[in-house]
Amino acid sequence: MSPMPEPAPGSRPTLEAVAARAGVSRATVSRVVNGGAGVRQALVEKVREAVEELGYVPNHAARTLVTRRNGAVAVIIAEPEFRVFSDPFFEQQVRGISRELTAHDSQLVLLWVEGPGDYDRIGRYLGGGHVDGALAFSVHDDDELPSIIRRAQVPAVFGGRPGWPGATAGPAVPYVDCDNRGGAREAVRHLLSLGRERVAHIAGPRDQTSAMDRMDGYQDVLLDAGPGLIAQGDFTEESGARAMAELLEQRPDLDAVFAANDLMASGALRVLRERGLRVPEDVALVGFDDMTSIAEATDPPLTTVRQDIEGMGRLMVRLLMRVLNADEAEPGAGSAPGSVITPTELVRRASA
Amino acid sequence: MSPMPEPAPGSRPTLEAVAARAGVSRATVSRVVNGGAGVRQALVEKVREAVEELGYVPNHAARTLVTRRNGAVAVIIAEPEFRVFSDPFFEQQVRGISRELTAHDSQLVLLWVEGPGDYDRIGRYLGGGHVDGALAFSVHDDDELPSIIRRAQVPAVFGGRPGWPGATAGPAVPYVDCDNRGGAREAVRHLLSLGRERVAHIAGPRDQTSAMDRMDGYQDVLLDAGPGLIAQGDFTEESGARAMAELLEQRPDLDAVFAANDLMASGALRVLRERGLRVPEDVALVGFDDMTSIAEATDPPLTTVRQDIEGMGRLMVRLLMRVLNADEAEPGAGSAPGSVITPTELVRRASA
DNA sequence: CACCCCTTTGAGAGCGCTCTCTGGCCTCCG
DNA sequence: CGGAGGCCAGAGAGCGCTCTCAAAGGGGTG
Repeated sequence: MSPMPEPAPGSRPTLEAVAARAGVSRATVSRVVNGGAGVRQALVEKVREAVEELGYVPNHAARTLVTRRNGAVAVIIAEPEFRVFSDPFFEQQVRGISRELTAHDSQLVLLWVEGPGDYDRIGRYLGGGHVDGALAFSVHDDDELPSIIRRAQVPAVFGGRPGWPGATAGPAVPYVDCDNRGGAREAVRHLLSLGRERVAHIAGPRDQTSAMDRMDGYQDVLLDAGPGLIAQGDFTEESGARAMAELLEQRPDLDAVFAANDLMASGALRVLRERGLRVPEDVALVGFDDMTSIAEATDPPLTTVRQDIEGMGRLMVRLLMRVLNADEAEPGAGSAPGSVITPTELVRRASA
Repeated sequence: MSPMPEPAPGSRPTLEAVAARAGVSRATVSRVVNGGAGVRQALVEKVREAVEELGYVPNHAARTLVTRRNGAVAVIIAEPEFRVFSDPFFEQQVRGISRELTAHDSQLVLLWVEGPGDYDRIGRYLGGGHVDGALAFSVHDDDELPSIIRRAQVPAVFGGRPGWPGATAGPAVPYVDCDNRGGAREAVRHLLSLGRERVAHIAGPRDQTSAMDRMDGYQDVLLDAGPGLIAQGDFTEESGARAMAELLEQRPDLDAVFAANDLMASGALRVLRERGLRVPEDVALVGFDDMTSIAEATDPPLTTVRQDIEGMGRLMVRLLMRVLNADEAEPGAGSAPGSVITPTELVRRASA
């Protein structure tokens, strides 16, 4: 702890007070506080001293009023279900965002959407100029969020490729996503390289682009996978188990499975063992996400496709900051930075 | 969606613009925007119309500058581990906070502490007058947070009873907690009412007041529980299993267990079944928290002590708002509202 | 009918900061 | 030695809002 000076009883010291104490003008203090460019060294020190002695902290509201910069970014949680926030995926992403925001001296304002009727409030808040920008997670196709954000005219970045129908209307919102398709391709190729010939796929929900991209990657490699090799899941453990049972019924001869996430892979693993099938000897299994709490806990540990979730969160912030700076340089039609696709990496463990 | 009026290209309309449009003074518009007390009905309507037409939204910074109210509250997450945020307990509490904050027209600023060195930043932020108050979670005894908060002179409310050593120094920070001790008593009494005679306890970490309070409750009822009936856990599933094994070794004759949380109860349950002991026939089991995702998923479903977690989150906000209003009425030494203890409720399922 | 009081509105002074513009001083060059 | 130019500091005008205070108008009462 730095020895914080005794805070003035009552009100906080202002620029004016610091100026008086240092025997300079308000403008000079302001310059020093904001970096001190163009001020003689002697004065800089004198002002710094006065700041220290008085325990001066700039008034944020006053500063915002004139600079039109809030130093705050909204993070919108649009998922109504409880589960979402306790999703480790989410946690890591928000953590990355928090860290990067701190590095940019910005605050994280959490906007939790309480059902569809709440979008009005969110829109009003975003439009009200309380935050410099917004970060949102594109989860489902039919999300109203993108249009709300566009209407509020607030710079935004999405986590995950948005897939809403009217995506082409208006300026596209940049997003950060991992290379779902490429990662899936790598997973499937890995299975093929192991000599597997009948590789099945447990797909994620149809209204999430990440799930669809992973399926596309699977199909990129297996142009004609043959019938009965794709089963539908919804990213839950239970659905993975169900899908696995289904696949086994349709194609008892399958020798490999690529599940669209680790949770479904773990469900599939359970069913495989119940049926007496050995992993990876009889059936090789690959997941996606590398949620270590899952992938390392299974028996055998899961081979999976890793994505740098926290890094994606940080990237979202950097992208937003770039939009913000571009806007500042040339308001309105600026060269909007494009989206970012982060690489994935196959993590080989024991299941394939 | 309300048909949001076409936002003015470029800058946002100001009070001045609305005033001009409605043919009144700035002061009148301000009054209408803030409730409209003391303004003729005809004028109120005229102003409302102008606001609507122009799509006017008050500038938050300007308002804050004069009212000294930010309309924002910091929520401090001081837990360094990843796990914490994905803890369903946490999620529910934050959700409650978010909801209640919305009802009070306040925003949630998330402050995630990044290790001990980060307390400086937090302190500076809190002291900088960016938020009206702070909410924090008192997790461990040795937390620096309380002193940081006190130094920053920002009104705060804790979630969970703080247990730091110097709690008595300075004005106490109000907190919201559930009746851990009473709930524990009820759990143990229930076990006794079932005719159980050797009731063991799996305790939580020693540096968390909630865990200690639950143990105290256990001991309130079982004044002399006898040796070997208390085992130490750390709130994780794994530790519950370990503690159960230990208890079984020391007291093979035990016929009931009260675990300090559901997660440990579920670990204990696993061990009991592995040893071939039937629940509840041979050993009755009661947990704490009523995390339904755990308590309802076990076999048999867990009898446990419920606490209204979301409600506690909401209560934290209400308490803070009361402090804020008291401060406003009479700054400085105000009648600080006391802490709140919420009731618990025994939820009977099949395990006891 | 005069006076007083209450209600409603407007004028204007800030809140604390940034930023432009002006002016003084010094240095350097012709 | 005079003028041009550069560097630094200060003066002052807002940013958009709230809030006090004064003024105006209307009604009731002595």
